[in-house]
Amino acid sequence: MAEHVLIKDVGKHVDEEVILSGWVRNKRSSGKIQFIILRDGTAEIQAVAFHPNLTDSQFEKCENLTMESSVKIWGKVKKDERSPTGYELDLTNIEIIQIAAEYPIQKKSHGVNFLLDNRHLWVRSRKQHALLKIRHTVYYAITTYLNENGFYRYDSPILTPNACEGTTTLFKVPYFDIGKAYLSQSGQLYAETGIMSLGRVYDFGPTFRAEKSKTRKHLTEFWMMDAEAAFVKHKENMKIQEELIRFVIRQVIKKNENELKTLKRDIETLRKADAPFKVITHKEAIDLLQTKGYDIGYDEDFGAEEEEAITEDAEIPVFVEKWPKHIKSFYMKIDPDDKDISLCDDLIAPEGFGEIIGGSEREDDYKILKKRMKEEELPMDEYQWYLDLRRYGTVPHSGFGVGLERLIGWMSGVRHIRQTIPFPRMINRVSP
RNA sequence: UCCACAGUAGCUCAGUGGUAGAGCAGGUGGCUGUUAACCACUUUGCCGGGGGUUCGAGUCCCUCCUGUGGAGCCA
Repeated sequence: MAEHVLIKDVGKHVDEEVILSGWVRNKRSSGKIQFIILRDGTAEIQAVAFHPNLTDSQFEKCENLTMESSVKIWGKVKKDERSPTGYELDLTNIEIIQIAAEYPIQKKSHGVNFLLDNRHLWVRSRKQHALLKIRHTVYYAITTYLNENGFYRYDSPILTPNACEGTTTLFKVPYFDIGKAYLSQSGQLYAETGIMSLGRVYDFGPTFRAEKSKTRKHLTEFWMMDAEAAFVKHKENMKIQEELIRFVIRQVIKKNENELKTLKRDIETLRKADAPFKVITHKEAIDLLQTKGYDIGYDEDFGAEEEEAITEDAEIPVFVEKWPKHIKSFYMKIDPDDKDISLCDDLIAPEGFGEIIGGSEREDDYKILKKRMKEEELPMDEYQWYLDLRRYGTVPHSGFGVGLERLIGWMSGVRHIRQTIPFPRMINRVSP
């Protein structure tokens, strides 16, 4: 008898007796026969309890099962064409670990707020389970790609003395005698310090924005990967971003076929995105929007609708590069060929999933950077360490930040990113 | 912060100014192949809070609260 078999592996044990452990997803009964849907985190299987083959006590235990009860089940694996998974278990014995109390999440549809209130239980549902597996794959794929391409993990601090880009969107926390600290809204500036030691680095951690955003693309706590590389310039930076994202797409298709099916995500749509990305300049993007009838000028940022319009006809992601410097950050390098342009890029996912990467070549000239920081009225004392990087052996370098949840949202075809993280934090929700 | 919409049973919702409803869940019983199983019976209410109009308000008005969708900002 094979003990502690995972449901995903039952195919290796056809006509053998196995022991499975898991939770009861659902139960149906018809007099002398009961159907128990068992899940164990790896997959699901239907266990069939047929009264004439069991003792009264065993059958009664099956009758008493409630949704989400935890059990250990003995049975023989059978191939069965009637089963959606191809296999069934002929139950021979059952041990109840716990009869679950009345489970709040039902087989019928629920409202968003109720599900979020029960997020600690909602994660067990099929779709959420699939999304969490895809999240794992995306996370793992990003770090695998970086590890295989010479990037060292170099973690940025979460408690920071001040903002990367202004203080209005920072969460403030009390901090001993110093008075206050802030939760990081980006690890990028710290990542830049790492490349002067390690050449190529990345951080990957939670970041925080106290912005009162209330859209399907925003969380107040989200995960971001910041990669930074010495001696890499603007065009090569975009190439790294493209290779990374295409690697992620391939990994998700390879490892999460079942999950994509559960989510009704069309795999072909994803496969088509694994192709050379389109590159347009900000100016070309504005031209495109103007021909589509949008009232937008060359010195403006896009709104949500415009961002979607840029990729609405595209099956592959679009890089929008070389933005006017005044709508982009101070640390971005000015284009040597055009003093009003920053050497930066936004990567916009197709199908309206929005911006998933922001990247740029960084300003490596001490004087230019200092001048720009003064223009932005940044507290120079706090940023002296950042300026120091341009005094002690400055080099051309570039980097980018990937928004994990948005990338997962695109991969899985889920419009609202609150489902792509185990416990979403939003403007009016910090629990459970 | 702004705009729009919503709040009625555990959940999802219906409810024309005149007795508070359905489906699901829960409970009891039935059924040897169910796939959100089905069939019969059955328990469950501060109609978000406060104020007003009215003989009478779940329904109309004001206000507050909570949530949802979107905008702005961004990843």
